[in-house]
Amino acid sequence: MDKRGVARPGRPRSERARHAVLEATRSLLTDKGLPGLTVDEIAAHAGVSKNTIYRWWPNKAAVLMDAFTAATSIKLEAPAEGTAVQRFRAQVHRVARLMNEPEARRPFIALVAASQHDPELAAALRDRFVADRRAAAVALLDQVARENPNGVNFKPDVVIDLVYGALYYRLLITGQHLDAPYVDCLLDATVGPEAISSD
Amino acid sequence: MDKRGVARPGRPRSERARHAVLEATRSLLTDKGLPGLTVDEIAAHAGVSKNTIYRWWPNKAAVLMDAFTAATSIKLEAPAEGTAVQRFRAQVHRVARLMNEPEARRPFIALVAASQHDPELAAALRDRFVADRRAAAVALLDQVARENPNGVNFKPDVVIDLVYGALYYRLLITGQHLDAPYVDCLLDATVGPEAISSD
Amino acid sequence: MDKRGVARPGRPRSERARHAVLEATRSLLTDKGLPGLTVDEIAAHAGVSKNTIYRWWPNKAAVLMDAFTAATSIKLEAPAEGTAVQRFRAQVHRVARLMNEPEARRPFIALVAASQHDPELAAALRDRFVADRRAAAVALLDQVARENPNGVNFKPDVVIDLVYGALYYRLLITGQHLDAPYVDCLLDATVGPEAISSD
Amino acid sequence: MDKRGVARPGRPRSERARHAVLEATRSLLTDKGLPGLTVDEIAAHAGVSKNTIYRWWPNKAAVLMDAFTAATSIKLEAPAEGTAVQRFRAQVHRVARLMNEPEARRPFIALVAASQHDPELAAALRDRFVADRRAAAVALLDQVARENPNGVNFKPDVVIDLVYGALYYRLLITGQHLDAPYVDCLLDATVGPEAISSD
DNA sequence: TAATAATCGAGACGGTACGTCAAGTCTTCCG
DNA sequence: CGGAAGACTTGACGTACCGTCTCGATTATTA
Repeated sequence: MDKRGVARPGRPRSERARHAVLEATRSLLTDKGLPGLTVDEIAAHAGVSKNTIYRWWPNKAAVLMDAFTAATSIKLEAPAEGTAVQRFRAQVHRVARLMNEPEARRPFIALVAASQHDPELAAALRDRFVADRRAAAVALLDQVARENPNGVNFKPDVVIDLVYGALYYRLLITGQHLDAPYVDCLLDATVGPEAISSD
Repeated sequence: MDKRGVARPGRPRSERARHAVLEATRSLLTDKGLPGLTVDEIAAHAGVSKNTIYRWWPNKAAVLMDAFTAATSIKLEAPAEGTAVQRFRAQVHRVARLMNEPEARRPFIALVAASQHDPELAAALRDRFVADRRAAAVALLDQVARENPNGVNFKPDVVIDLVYGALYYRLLITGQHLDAPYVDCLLDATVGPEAISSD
Repeated sequence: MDKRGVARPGRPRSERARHAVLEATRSLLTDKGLPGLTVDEIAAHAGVSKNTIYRWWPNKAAVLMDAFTAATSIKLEAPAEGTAVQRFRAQVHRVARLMNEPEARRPFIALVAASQHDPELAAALRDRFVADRRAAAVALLDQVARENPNGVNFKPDVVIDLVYGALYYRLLITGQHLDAPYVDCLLDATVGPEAISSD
Repeated sequence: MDKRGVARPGRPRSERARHAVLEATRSLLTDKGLPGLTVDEIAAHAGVSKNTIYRWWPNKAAVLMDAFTAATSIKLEAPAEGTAVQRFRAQVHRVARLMNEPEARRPFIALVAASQHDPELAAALRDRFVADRRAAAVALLDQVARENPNGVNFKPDVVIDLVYGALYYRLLITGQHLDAPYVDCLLDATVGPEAISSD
């Protein structure tokens, strides 16, 4: 299953190089944005050869993808406390807060932009970033429905589209800030105003 | 007020060239998508020199912007009949239907992508495409509030973010189709299930 | 013979425009050299439309040609005093002195350069600048031969090629200055050291 | 001292590419002349990317320079037999004969033309083509003076200017052919009629 | 202790598009 | 009709970035 399970001959992959590439990508993206993010510069900045980059990633977008997920995966663990609704709200708040940090917002925006003309990247973005959170959210909202004896007046999938849609709308179209009160408004309008806005 | 009001000296701008460029842009975009849309090819396809393109548009994205707005402005006139809610719903349906046509969907997606690293283009996209519809929607939803004696339980701006956000979410993130029943779901979940889904 | 002999209908050619073009050409050439000499700039600098330039000159080189001859024709009248040898020497000195003035040297060099890939210009340069002086020189050197009872040990054509060749050699290849003592050396080595170097 | 002495890191320069560029340049120049010599066509003709050309040469003229010297350096070795005067005459004849071959004449003329508005190229032309022959010629003519007990009536530098000047005069101004009898006339008129015209 | 094998940095390469520039032509209106 | 203004086609320019390639040098496993 794991390539490294069996010891292979030859020089092993340099972990230093892998890390330096992702770090350089993140740093360059934060500094110059997507148009100033060239593979040559990533390589130079990371003290790595371009060859090494293309040996491990199929193209620039894949590097960007890895750099993004490496940086964000830690920060988006599912919230563990409270009612199902509270945990859903907390999850949305976490995503919003993450997207306010330039270090995550910039690469995410860049990824969405790049994925518009790169189906593989689009799939990767969905599978590795969107899907997890969506699955968790669906589970939470289903639980809400189960817990509520006389049912709820929302469909989980629709609610998720609405709430995250609004978030991404601000991110991609209007470029506005995602502050907590605004996120609460969105949640109040969709899952009801009962919960506490705290994380 | 109007530039053409005063006769300016010199040869006038060729309307043929302007139109051919926009038409070629639209056609090439539909055929090959954004990555296959080069200025050289637009020029060749339009029977126009590259020079002429750069004389009137600062870059490729600006051409695309014009091509898009020229093609869509006609199709998105505000609906005139029905109650305020019905008209709002009709408007959303129109946008959704427009975004299902590849001829509009493709350039729009390309524009959103390009605007992520082009502030001027982003501003233009907001001003020339988003703003109009948003203003109209706000007006309609305000009217709904006024017409309803005991108030409504939604804020216009939030509703608009939610509904259009969900639309763009599907467009940009999941790539899913925007069918009428889905749009109705979104509207039912935000402005209430009272209205007829027809245009 | 002369176009202006018969009165033609319509507005007559603007002498102001013609003069301004030649003047602008000369001035721009002196300031920026040949690469910085564009028709657009000549037109702008002369307050004349490009159209007007192309109405009266077939191409840029022709304008340059006119600008050059207009500026130099006056300064190269054949010398009238002294023996034939003295007058030949004086003529050579005059050409050398002219070619030391940047205002004549620069356009001349530019013309020779341009004429290397423009046969018409090359012909014009020969006919309108070189030929006159050459004919005069041949006449003078023939006269020297006639005046000298026991003949001379040079062929006029060869001498002219040698002397003017050396001048142009410095002009075009080494870029050196053409001072009077040097010119005297050339003349001494070809037509003998008898004459006075003064003009 | 030699760049190739120390092995430098990275992929070594492709000798194939270098050679193909020079060959294509020479061939295109012979076919179409200087105005028809574009970098794009050189690249296409040589099966090389434009990028590679600009990596190694600052501009088109520099390529031409290399193509010219590569093609001519072999043909202009200093003559080894005969008296100093004979060897000088032989050298001049060789240059004249070379300049009669279109393959050398054309690029040389083009280079002189281009060097008129490109000081670096002018310097290169002097250093890499003119200087060698001039130094050799000065040495030979000095030797003539030393060998001749009662001195000679010419200054080496002046003689070289005269003879080569006349050659280039025909090349650049009158465009005439450089046949051997003519060259002998020039030599007879400057270093005396004693020698054999053979190479 | 080699031989083998895959990695690494460096950097040249072919390809493709970019945005710019100048030449020379064409089209409008004004004197 | 001549002239100013300026838009137009053509075609080359030089630059930038992508993703591939070829070196010599390095670092592991295998014989």
